[in-house]
Amino acid sequence: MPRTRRQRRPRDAEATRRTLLDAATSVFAEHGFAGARVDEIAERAGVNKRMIYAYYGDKEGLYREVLSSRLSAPEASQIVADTGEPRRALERLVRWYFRLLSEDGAFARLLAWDMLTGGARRREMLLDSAGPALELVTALGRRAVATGELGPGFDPAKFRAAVVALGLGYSLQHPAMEAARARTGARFTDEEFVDYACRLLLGPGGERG
Amino acid sequence: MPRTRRQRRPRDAEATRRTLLDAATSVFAEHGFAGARVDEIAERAGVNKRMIYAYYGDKEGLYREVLSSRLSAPEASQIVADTGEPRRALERLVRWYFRLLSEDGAFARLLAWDMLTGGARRREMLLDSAGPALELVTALGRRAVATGELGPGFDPAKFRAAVVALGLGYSLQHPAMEAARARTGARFTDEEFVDYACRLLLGPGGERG
DNA sequence: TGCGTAACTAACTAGTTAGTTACTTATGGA
DNA sequence: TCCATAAGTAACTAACTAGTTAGTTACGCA
Repeated sequence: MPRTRRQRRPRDAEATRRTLLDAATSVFAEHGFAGARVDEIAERAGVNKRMIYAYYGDKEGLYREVLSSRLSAPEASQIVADTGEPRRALERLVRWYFRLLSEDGAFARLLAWDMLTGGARRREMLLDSAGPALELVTALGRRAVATGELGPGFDPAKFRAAVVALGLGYSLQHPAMEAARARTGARFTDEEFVDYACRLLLGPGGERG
Repeated sequence: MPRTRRQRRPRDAEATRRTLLDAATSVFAEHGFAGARVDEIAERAGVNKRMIYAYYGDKEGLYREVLSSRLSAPEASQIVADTGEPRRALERLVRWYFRLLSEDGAFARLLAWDMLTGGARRREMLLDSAGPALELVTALGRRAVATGELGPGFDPAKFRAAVVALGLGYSLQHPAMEAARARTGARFTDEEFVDYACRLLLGPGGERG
């Protein structure tokens, strides 16, 4: 008995590219580079595997595209802008970063995967993308110290490291904590944790460095 | 020309088991479960691959053993003991955890890998191992609040999540920051970051929650 | 209308990987 | 001393996986 013939995909190169990239994003986020299967990406996208090699060269090339498509987000500086209130701006920056990670779990996982597996080259990519944000923190911190909103001991590098650690570490823990909710009584929302993190990082009102 | 015959391994089951476990620990820490190669583990241990299957059943079994051999470390409570000074005890607990992660990079990476890849079952394992520590934090926090060393808002669950996030997130960032040292002027030692983290989590002298 | 080419497809291949088989050798107790 | 058995080995296999080949279909343009 002859199978129903699979309907042929309409000829739309751009759409195919995008579909592949989306599927790759979720598969790489789920399994990491080594664990991801090219066949699974193709199947999830509903696109012939050959197209991956036509558009992205190879698995590595596709992975690079996935990463850089997510990392080109220097919106940070725009989000904060210049409001004249450095401490508030810092807090908004922290909240923006946390929201970025918690709303887009795939992105958080990609970051984590890449920090674990990425070679020196890919790590430079990550850092390049983080560079502008660090400069912003440095500038804001300096102003906040000048206005007395933060103590004189404020160190932008440590602050940035702590923000990244808290954000990344929290989203890494998230599934485990979710699974634990049933047993342990301890429960709090993501929002509550962000509030807590902001208080830790910037103090309750703004008198600590 | 006949090759020099490889010297046969002395018959010592226990030593072979341990050697395999050590090799597996470093290979799994480097590449994660999916990325690790059974052949590489065997070669690094200098043990025939077959022995892995004899002693640990399969790759998964070996991985489980690696994890549980590291996770059976409920020394936390002993380290802190009952000193009567809850805030100091909490600080010692935090420093112990950070030292654990930073001194044993393989352990930190294993934890991170497992949080990314581990299914529900393995995550329960992780949480079980973290359970006693959480109870300890809860008890200490309650006492610290009672003595006024910490503010009344202290939440042990959030505190624990923040400690884990800071520790895990920091060690994840570590290689990337190391690579960045050359370019950015920002540099600080691990010790300095731990001090910073303790100040964040517990306040400079002990008046915040 | 028909033709050149870009988009797409199915089936294949070469190489890798977890896991196995069938065997040899050392060790300790009867 | 001899043999039962645990420890160890080399070579193999079945399944899988990234990447390729050779060919088919649809679209734009002359």
